[in-house]
Amino acid sequence: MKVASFNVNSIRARLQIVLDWIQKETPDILCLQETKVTDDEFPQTSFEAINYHVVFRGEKSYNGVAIISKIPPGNVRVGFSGDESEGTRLITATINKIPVVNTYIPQGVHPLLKQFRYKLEWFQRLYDYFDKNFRPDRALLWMGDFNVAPEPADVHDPDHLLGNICFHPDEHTALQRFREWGFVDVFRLHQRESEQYTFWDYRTKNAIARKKGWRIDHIWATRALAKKSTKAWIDIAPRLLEKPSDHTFIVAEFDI
DNA sequence: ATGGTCGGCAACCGA
Repeated sequence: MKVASFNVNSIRARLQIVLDWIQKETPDILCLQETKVTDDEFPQTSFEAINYHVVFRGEKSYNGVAIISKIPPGNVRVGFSGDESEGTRLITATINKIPVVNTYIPQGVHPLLKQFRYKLEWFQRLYDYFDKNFRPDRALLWMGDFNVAPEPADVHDPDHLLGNICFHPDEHTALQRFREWGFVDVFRLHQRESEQYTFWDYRTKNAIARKKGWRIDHIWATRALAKKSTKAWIDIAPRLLEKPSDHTFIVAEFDI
């Protein structure tokens, strides 16, 4: 089983990139974030035309998540349990009997702003969602744009960036709780090198060449599932260079 | 709480 995640930053702007990537890599599951379209505008038929299923929840201009899969997804849930208000940031579906949670975590803007509190509260709500609805001793996949680089190796200048948004001790504490609950960072399980990034800020010139990146897109799995993972990698697809993109695909394979 | 650039859309936005 091959799974992947990509912050698409507008599904309309990058539909062909995604379709080409799917046809090249044939993932079983692909999670997208920042689709930036309402549900009536989502290009569902484009995915069906290449024999994939897709479930999604979006809104105008901002946010939006989708899960694309070879097998029809079951038990689709949008938002936190009993509350669809965060549905454009959280979608859950069961595929191959494995619950897949796709999140677009609030970015937080700056640690001194109220949006940062909102981000930390969002992590708390997500923790409660996992704790209430899933079990750490069963297979569970959590993928998406977490908007947090977990470790010093995940940013280009950890000493300088510590305390910045997406690399803040409060965010690291939040992520640590998910590890204690039972999640494993599947990419880190297989790749120990630093400078393995999934995001580069558009506003930093020549960011990719200068290695000014962040590893903020993730594939995490419960221990039982992570044990079955065989490899993980970041795919800077050639097309991303033709059509600039601030995020890349992150991919993992499982012996299932 | 820099400034830089995108995507979307007409917000001195959000990332």
